[in-house]
Amino acid sequence: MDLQKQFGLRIKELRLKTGLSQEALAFKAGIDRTYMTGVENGKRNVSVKNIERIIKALETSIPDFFNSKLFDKHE
Amino acid sequence: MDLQKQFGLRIKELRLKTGLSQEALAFKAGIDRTYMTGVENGKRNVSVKNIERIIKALETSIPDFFNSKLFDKHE
DNA sequence: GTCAGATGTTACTCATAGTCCGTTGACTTA
DNA sequence: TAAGTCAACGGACTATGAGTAACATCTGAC
Repeated sequence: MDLQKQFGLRIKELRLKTGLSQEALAFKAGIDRTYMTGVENGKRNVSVKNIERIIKALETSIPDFFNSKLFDKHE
Repeated sequence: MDLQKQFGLRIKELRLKTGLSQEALAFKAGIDRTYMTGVENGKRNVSVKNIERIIKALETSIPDFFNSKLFDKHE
């Protein structure tokens, strides 16, 4: 699985943990709802600026966000 | 400092540790030489696909790459 | 059944990610 | 003297991400 998909899954995991809807998270991050759907499903090749916005909206740190088994090589 | 700049510094840090030149790392990652300069200097809004390529070229894992004080909030 | 909220998908424009050509300056070694 | 390597920069281009609208599809509640 590529990083793009792992990234989306990690967002979904943390979003569900907070009880936010995609729309609520998107609003908090200042991006479009349908764009967020694409990101979570690994269909968007997001850039660093939006990665930063999303992680901030999830109220976690960069190291913590990427410290997950989801980012292990063969998953 | 924003994520874009932190990201560039982290690349530079790991690249120098390996003794590679910017050009050698760019070639290994399959991206342009002049683009890599911009990335290291925090001037480029890199996308996940290229983030993945660069981190692979640095022969490290995603969690390890982002597990650095460079990514702490106020640095 | 229907309704509402949440999620997915397609398609589109426009801004920018990313490439390819070159140059320049700092530094090193001969 | 060069002659080499490396990092940074610029201009002109092409490929693609950002951002949105419209519509479809789920799901659970009632």
